[in-house]
Amino acid sequence: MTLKELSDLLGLSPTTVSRALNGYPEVSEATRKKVAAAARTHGYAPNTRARALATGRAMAIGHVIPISAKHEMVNPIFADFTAGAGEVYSRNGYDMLMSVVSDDDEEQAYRSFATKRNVDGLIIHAPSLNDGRIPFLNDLGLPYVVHGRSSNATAPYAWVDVNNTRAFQRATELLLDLGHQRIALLNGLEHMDFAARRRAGYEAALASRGINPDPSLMFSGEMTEAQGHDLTRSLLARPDRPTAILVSSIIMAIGVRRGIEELGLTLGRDVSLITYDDDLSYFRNGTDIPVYTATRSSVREAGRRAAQMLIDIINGKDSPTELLLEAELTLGMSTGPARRD
Amino acid sequence: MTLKELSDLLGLSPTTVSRALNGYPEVSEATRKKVAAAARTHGYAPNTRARALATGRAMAIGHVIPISAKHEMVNPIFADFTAGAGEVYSRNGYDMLMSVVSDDDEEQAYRSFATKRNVDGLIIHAPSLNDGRIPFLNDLGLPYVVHGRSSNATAPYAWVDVNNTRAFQRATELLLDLGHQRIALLNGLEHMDFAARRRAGYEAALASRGINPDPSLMFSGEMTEAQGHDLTRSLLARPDRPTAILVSSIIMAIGVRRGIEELGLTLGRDVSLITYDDDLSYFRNGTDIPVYTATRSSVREAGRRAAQMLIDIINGKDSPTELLLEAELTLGMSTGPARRD
DNA sequence: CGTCGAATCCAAAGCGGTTTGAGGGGTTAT
DNA sequence: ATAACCCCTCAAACCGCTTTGGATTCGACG
Repeated sequence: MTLKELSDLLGLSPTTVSRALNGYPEVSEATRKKVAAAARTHGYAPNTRARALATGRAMAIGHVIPISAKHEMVNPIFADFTAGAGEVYSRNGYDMLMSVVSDDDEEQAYRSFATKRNVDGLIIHAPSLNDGRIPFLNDLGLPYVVHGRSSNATAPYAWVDVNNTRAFQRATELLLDLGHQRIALLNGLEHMDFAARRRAGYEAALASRGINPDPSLMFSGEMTEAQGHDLTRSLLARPDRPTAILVSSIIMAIGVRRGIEELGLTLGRDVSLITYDDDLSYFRNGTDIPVYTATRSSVREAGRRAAQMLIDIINGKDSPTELLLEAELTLGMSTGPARRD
Repeated sequence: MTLKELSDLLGLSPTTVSRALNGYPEVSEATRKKVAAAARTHGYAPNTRARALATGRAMAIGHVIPISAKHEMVNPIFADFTAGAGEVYSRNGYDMLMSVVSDDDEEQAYRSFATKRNVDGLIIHAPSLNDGRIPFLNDLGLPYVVHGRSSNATAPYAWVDVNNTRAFQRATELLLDLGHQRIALLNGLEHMDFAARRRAGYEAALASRGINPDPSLMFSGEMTEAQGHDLTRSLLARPDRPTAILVSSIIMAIGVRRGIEELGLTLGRDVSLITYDDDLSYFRNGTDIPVYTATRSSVREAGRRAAQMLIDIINGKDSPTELLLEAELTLGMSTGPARRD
């Protein structure tokens, strides 16, 4: 069913039918009703491609999902972020176009979005401290929103981020208040902006209590369960082992727990743990009492906010283009006072 | 840069340029080279929308991601499946269009894909035993591939699935061989096809050893960490507690482990556990020795296969439209012989 | 009764490609 | 020299929609 067929059926011109359906004022309310009814009964909806061609707007947002070439790993928060963003897109009539590429040719993917003109905007993930995509996209001239920030970027850009520094500072302070002095940090890759900020928060909290951060207690790497486990095992095997561990991802925290328990120790009593919690839908941190004490911020909500910001930008609204979400610190069963040796 | 601009630049007609770029034989090799070079240096790529309109092919595949309305939960395997499918799409020049909808109006989403003609095919997930989407999509006339099967479907359809029955039968047999008699099953929602098949496999194995399945050991529900934990706690509190647990998801298995250890028991010694493992990239089951004994099948590979099958169907190749993958049973550290009481 | 304006509706020109059907130029056979 | 033929190339139509710039109708007003 095309517009022309529908208009023939109604004895109207395509113009009128198009206007009726798109809510233009030049058409009488009576015809509008008639047209709308006919469209519904005949199951007519405008062909997206034709409409996009005519309007110059693709009504689609692009997401590039880079796959770490070496580890073949998908970022686990991606599903939830996507779900949040997707909600907002649907509500606003946008499609979500996803491009899965190995992280070497990510730029190529953006360029291709731009030249093929099949999206109106982009969301980019996981920025590094000095992310080359920002100047690149500024040149490209396609609106975009960054999920996260890039501290060393010079050009302005729109972003939605969590206050990672504050979150880790507060978490560290809580551990210090509980009497912990040797606190390990199992962080993500620190060339990533979020990880660098988390470390800064951790160090700031230590510094404010006059404690020098001990490099041998700080780790930066892929946030996998296995990493969490292995690092914990080696940390706890040391004579000067830490009494508390600060972890950047709940998945890693699961590995930490396994490591602790393999040694016959008890989480929250022998060793304390605070983790960052993205509030992933398939891995909720307990139902009533949280399993882990955590700094939590919903990545799905971040997805919603980023999507809305991008749509606003595309539509030329001049709403704010920077949004800093705060994480909440929730007490769970993985923390307790430091024990005297 | 449009085709016309490029052709003006080259002093050729749009026709010739288009043919040159699309590999038609009517154009000389010399011009083809020249055109290709110019396209590259000027960064020209055909506008997807215009091309789609002209050819009648969208060069895009639709995925509908239903969000469980009550639990706001995204299927955790979705990210990895998507990553696998996306690889194949990129390689074949297809885009991936994702539509996130509440699971009530999923049909509406398919219908909208069909009438708006912005995809050439669909992949559908998580079929139930008698999935209404299959007859619906057969009517709709848009090619599709099902990830999973729908046992009670009458009409034919293309699918990629894992042999869930065999996987759970073998897992149960292994536990029986280890001397376990009381084996609990923590399954997914059994109106879902995969869960029904897993249960059938479990029951078949018990039956072949003359054991009557005990309904009080069988559970069907959302496969969350919390569920795994809570069910394990209540199972192990019983006087006639099971000595082994069969679990449908590695995420749930993590909860089971937590429950076991909270009771001061040891996994693999006091209680055995076998889990289904989708080989999720962000939750690999151990590095060298698997943490959990598991029936494993890569959902990412399933994504690749399903995508390839769909593309073949769209292109009218008559390759097979049914694919049953086998899961491998890998021995990890969560199983051991049943202990005499 | 003629004129004006508002209210409707329409024809036609794009949007940026692909594709059909035909034409132009250069070789070779007659 | 002409015809026959092969290569290349092109003009124009078309895909399905939006949108500009009229055209038409009708009631109101002077």
